[in-house]
Amino acid sequence: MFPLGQRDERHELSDHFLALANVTRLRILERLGEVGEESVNDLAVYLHMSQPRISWHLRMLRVGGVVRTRRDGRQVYCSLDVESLARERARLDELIGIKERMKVRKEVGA
Amino acid sequence: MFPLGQRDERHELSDHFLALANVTRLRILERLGEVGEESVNDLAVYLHMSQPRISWHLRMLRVGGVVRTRRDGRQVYCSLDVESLARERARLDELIGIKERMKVRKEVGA
DNA sequence: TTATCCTATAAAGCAAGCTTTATGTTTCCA
DNA sequence: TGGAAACATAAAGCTTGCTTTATAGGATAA
Repeated sequence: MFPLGQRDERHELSDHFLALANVTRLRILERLGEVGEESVNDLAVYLHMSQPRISWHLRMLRVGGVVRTRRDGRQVYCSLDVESLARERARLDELIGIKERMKVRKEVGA
Repeated sequence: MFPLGQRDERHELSDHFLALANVTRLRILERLGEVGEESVNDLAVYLHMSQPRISWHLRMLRVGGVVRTRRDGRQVYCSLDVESLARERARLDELIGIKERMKVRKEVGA
């Protein structure tokens, strides 16, 4: 009945933006933007928050395609998933971009 | 102690992304992208949802700086707030963009 | 293997988002 | 001026997000 995947597309997109919709998580992203990569515990220390709390937010960020993690020994290092961020951003553009395209068409005169 | 406004900056940013973090609201945005502008009731009819429900989501979208509304007679017409969308996007870039800048510096050889 | 460090997950409780039903407000028309 | 149309807001209830406390899993070192 529907072009397959539209429903899940929107769910993934909303999950992505939900990951960005929290001050604590934005602070994590800001930190990762500064240092590039940091372990879970160091993040917790830096933000003065409990480790389970940070882990919980990191899960939201991972599910939302904002952060990726890499294991090295006992530590888990986190960094921004830049490619995924760009991909989700493009998805939103495609979702709402039709009006923009019409604007451009008008300007171009097509 | 802190550069004034950092706290509220992040709150506004999280409110913005919260506005995008819902399937119903994404469907509203998709519709507005197609038709450019539409009244509240027409949106409700199109999405097969109650009017208060749509009004509630539109409030989230307005607060988040995603949609703006214009009154014409009894109808309220909604459209995408493209400028605000771009502004919030730039804010996120600034928040997490430092790593990117370092990347560029490396490439440039600075 | 045992002990320890680092991280993830579970359970319980509180806070916030979301939906429905009902009602208030504004604008237009008869 | 009364009434209907379009939209917003309020209250109640349900769902989901979030935090804390406790515990389990995985990797290293002794």
